[in-house]
Order: sequence, then structure tokens, then C-alpha cells
Amino acid sequence: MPATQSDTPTLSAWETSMIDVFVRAASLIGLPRSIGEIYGLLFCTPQALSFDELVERLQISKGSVSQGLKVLRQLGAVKLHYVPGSRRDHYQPELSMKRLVRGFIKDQFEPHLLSGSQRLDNIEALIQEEGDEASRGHALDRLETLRSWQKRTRKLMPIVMAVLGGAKFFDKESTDQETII
Amino acid sequence: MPATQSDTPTLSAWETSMIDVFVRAASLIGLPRSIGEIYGLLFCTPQALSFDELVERLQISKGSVSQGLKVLRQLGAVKLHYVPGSRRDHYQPELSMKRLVRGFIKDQFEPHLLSGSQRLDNIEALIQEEGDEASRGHALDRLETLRSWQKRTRKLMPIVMAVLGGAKFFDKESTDQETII
DNA sequence: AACTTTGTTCAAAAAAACTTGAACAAAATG
DNA sequence: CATTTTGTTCAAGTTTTTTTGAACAAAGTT
Repeated sequence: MPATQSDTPTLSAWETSMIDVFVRAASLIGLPRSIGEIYGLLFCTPQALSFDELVERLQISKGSVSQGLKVLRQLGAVKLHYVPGSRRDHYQPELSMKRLVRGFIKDQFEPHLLSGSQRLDNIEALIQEEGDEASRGHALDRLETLRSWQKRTRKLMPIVMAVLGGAKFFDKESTDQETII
Repeated sequence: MPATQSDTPTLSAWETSMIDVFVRAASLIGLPRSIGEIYGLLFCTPQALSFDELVERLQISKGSVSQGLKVLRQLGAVKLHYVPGSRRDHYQPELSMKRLVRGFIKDQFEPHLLSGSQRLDNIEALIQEEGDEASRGHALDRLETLRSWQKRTRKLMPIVMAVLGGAKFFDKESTDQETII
């Protein structure tokens, strides 16, 4: 009864727990469990890992790993690492929090903000076609609220990045703010 | 063939579009569509709306409205508004971005951060039980990275709140000023 | 060129999240 | 106290998201 040699590429207890942390974090920002697992294992491991090693150690399908790495690359959350003498791609985790956050914002957040501006303009047009005078006033009022939220969100992003970058930050371009931190 | 009087409590074009904005926003932060719809309609409407009006105008089930309002109350995203002569609860949307964001952070974010600290301590214990000396070093190293991310995230929150509050600089934990919008 | 290695794609299966509606509880009303 | 009004709960149904795995493409080897 000879086991085929690669018996249990099992994860150690601490690796499992740490991966679990990333699975939760992924879910918190709306990414599937498999992506948390992949990044988590890379994060735990000293060397760069290949596609196959991810499949084997995590025991998930090639499809999931392929998809997952694609998203992680897009987010800039993993980096390709050339390994001499191997044809396979090897991956390492991005460890800079600033870059991770920027990747996420750029990829998942900003697009929504932008398309948002578009939409608000369309809504304004629709409101103008509204019959009732009084209700038009209220509608435009709320639309302005929404626009102000957008503007503030946009203003916030560079501040977040600056704080993560450890910079002593002050808000240029803004008229109404003093130094922050 | 007399229609029962309440034919089409239909939404106007601009309302539909604006609600759509909130549905997308909800989904972006991991909340179900129905919650976006409910908040969105409240946001569009000048008067406070009752439970039943939400059900009828949005054409969604009582169950969804009940669940949705529960979450929105928990987040502090809607406020009960007393209407004289009516037994029903009436709801109005919270319009302060600062309070909305704070509610979200308090309810959905901080808990994870906290339980996170717990978990990291457990992981540290597990790492200590690890046999291999060299790998223990790397593991502890990564654990520290994780801790530093946590710390930075916690530091960020009050700054975000301060910026949203229009405050001039960093936190005092009770920069709880009344703010317009 | 045939074969192997490496990784992607995508339709179908599985799992997770959301919604519904009927049964239920709580409180006001007659 | 029986009835109506108002809203909640939760099991079952529906929809959406995620995962799987087999077929496929691209490129390297022999």
C-alpha cells in the first residue's frame, strides 16, 4: 500500500489560521474565499510559489487558482518572481500596505466613483423633465447632497494614501482645510 | 373592471435612477440590493415613509423591508420619525455622510479589526509550537507585518472621520460636532 | 512535427446570499 | 376579550456568486 509519495501537502496550524485571516479580509472587501487563500498562502511562505504548488497545498482547482491569480495581479497584490531554471511562473505577495490599498482603490473603487458622476448628470436631466415644481426642488437638493458626498470621497482618497505612505501630509489645492496630522 | 384604486405606485424615472445609484453603492459595500432600494427611496422622498409605503412603492416583500430597515437602523442610516396621528413607524434617511460612514465603520469594520487582534495572538502561540527554527523566524516576521497593518488601519479611521467632519486635524475621539450634510 | 508542460477558459455543479410569504407576536382598538 | 393593525421571524424558494474540471491554447522539448 504505497502512498504515491505526495501524501499530505497539508498546511500547518499557524498557516491555516493565518490564511483564515486573509479569507476573512477578502470577504470583507468582497473578494471570494479562494483569493484570500491564495494571497494568504503566499503571505505565509518564504519562497515564491508556483501555480501548481498553490493548487496542491490549498487543494483547490486549477480554475480557481488561475482566476484568483488573475485578480490578484490586476490588483497588484501579487508579483511575478522569476525563478532560474523553472519554466513556471512563481508568485510573491505584495507586502506594502500602501500599494495594496492603492491597487484596491484604483481597481474596485474609483471606477464606481467615476461612472457615478456620469449617472448623476443623467439624473439631473431626468429631474428637469419632472412636472411638479416643488418636488423638483427637493430632488435637485438631494442630488447636490449626493454630489457633495462624491466630492468628499474623492478628496479622502489621497489623504488615505498619504497617511499610509507615512507622509507628513497637508492638503494642497483645498481652500478650506488646514494641515492634517 | 375597477382597479382597486392604488393602481401603480410607480417610481418616477429620476427616482428609479437615483435608487439605482444606492443599490450600486450598497453592493459596493456588501449590502443587499433591497437595502439600497430602501435607503434610496427614503433619500428621494421629502416626507418620512412608513413600512407599508416602502413595501408598496418598491414592490418588495414585507420580509425584505423588515430585514432591511433593521440593518439600516443598526447602521444608523435611517432615523425613526414620529408622525402624529399615525401608529406606524415612519423613517427618514440619515443625511450626514460622517454619521453614515461612522455607522458603517463601527458596525461592519471595527468588529473585524478587533477580533483580528485576538486571532493574531492565537497565531503567535501556534507559531511558537512550530518545530523548525528558521521558518519560525519568517512566520513571526510576517505576523509583525500583519500587526503593523492593523495598527495603521486603526490609526486611519479617526483621520477619515476628522476629514469627513470637516475638522482641521487629528482625532480626539469625540469630534462629534453637528455637521451640515 | 509529435509530445509535454504550463496555464486559461467556460459551461455546468455547488455553495452562498437574498427574497418571499405565511405564520406568528405585540400592541392598540372597539 | 376579540379584533385589527403593525411589524418580525424563519423555512423554503430564487437568484447570484463561486468553484470545479475537462477541453483548449500557447509555448517549450525532444
